[in-house]
Amino acid sequence: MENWVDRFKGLSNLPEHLRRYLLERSTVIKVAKDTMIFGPGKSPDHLLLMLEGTVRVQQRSDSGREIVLYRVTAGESCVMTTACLLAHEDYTAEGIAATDVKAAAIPRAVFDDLLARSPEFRNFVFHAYSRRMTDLFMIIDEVAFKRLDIRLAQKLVELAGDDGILKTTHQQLASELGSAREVVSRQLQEFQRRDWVAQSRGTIEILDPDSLQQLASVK
Amino acid sequence: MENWVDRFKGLSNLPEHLRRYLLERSTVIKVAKDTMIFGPGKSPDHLLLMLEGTVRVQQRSDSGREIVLYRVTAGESCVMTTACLLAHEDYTAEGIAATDVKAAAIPRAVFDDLLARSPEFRNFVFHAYSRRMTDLFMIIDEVAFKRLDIRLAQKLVELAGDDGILKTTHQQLASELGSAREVVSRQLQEFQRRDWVAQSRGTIEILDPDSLQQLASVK
DNA sequence: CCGGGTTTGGTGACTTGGTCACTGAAGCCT
DNA sequence: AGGCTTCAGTGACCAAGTCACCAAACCCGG
Repeated sequence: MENWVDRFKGLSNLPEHLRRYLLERSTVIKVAKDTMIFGPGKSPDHLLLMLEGTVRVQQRSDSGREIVLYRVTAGESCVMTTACLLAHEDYTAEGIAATDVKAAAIPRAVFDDLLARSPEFRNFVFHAYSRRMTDLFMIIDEVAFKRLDIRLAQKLVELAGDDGILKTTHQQLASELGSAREVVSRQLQEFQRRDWVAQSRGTIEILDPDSLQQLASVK
Repeated sequence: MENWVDRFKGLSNLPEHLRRYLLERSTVIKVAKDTMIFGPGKSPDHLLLMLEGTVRVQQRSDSGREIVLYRVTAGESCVMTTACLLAHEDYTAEGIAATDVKAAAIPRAVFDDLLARSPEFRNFVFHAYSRRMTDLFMIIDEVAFKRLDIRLAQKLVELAGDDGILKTTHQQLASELGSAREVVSRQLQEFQRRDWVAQSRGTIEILDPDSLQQLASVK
């Protein structure tokens, strides 16, 4: 097992003996794409530190609609789940592997132990919390106050590969934004009419990233 | 100074010496109604444990609109601020005393020290986090997916005193919900037309709590 | 390679919610 | 009593979500 601890900025200044402890007491797990990692009725008793891949954390509403809250990528931790799950059962967020995932799983007891023993680890944990909180505040701000065309432009820019191509359906984009498929379709047609994007079934190609970027950065 | 530690459920099982430590190293502060306790550019370096009163935590958008995220009441802690402020400066939530407030202020160093020394304290902190996270998830769900008439009915029931009377303006209600004043006004008129509420300048009286409650509990 | 089923996207009519500009009424202060 | 400020009401309009339905693109077994 290689030494993955160094991949985490916040953990690299842990004292040597704790880094060894962390390595010894954790296991590296692999999870296939689209697996639900945690969710209502499925509470993890491990803290996950992501080594490869991405976990998508989303909220599913009673009405069947969804919204993506944030993504946990390589080098980050699923630290929020530790708090969420220890207390309230009635929460509705779920974490799904957006790609194949490799992660280090730290048992709850080791997590607690490290919190006690290392100020550096505490700092790491609270920074991770902070990061997620900020994400949630931003989501609330956007959902409550921002125009959909702007949010859609942001998402397109954010999700597009370097080639400017997205492999995604309108329905998936709607779920990202917490909106409805029809609304996204109509908005994409408008972008298409302006020659900002080209569409075909299941793919969107960005033709004019500058215009999209400009719309995306409207406050 | 009286022993306020026992008022916090999660702290009551702290070992005696740590409870004394907590009491000795914290100061009880008083804050007048409408004071901003934390916010953009005003990061507290203390953890606040609320003894009396309520703090309203809200998000202000660039566009001038607002939404209330949650309230911290007596017996609870402002623990989220500890994480929020340690890392990202660019967050936009602010905490305002909704009433006159009395609180115990714990310096960051003592907070960190207690985290290291007490599993009970760690538990207290993470439960508090969990509580807030759940609140934020609920806000997102409601803003993104719930009808405004339902959310307004919920707020009216929630904010009304035992006498069924609210002293609040339409603008304040709109800020609670992250909506616009005109929209709230129209909805309240509809409630009034159905004889569910009576209004006069600055006050709303609930006439038919059952009907409101029923609407509020629609999923 | 054909044909039926499934997935994805398009459309129109309608409802709900937000915006803008403006009006008037209620309280407040000398 | 008169003037100012805050609060609420209104209509026109736009943006977004909902509903019902259709059509094209893809998939897959035969």
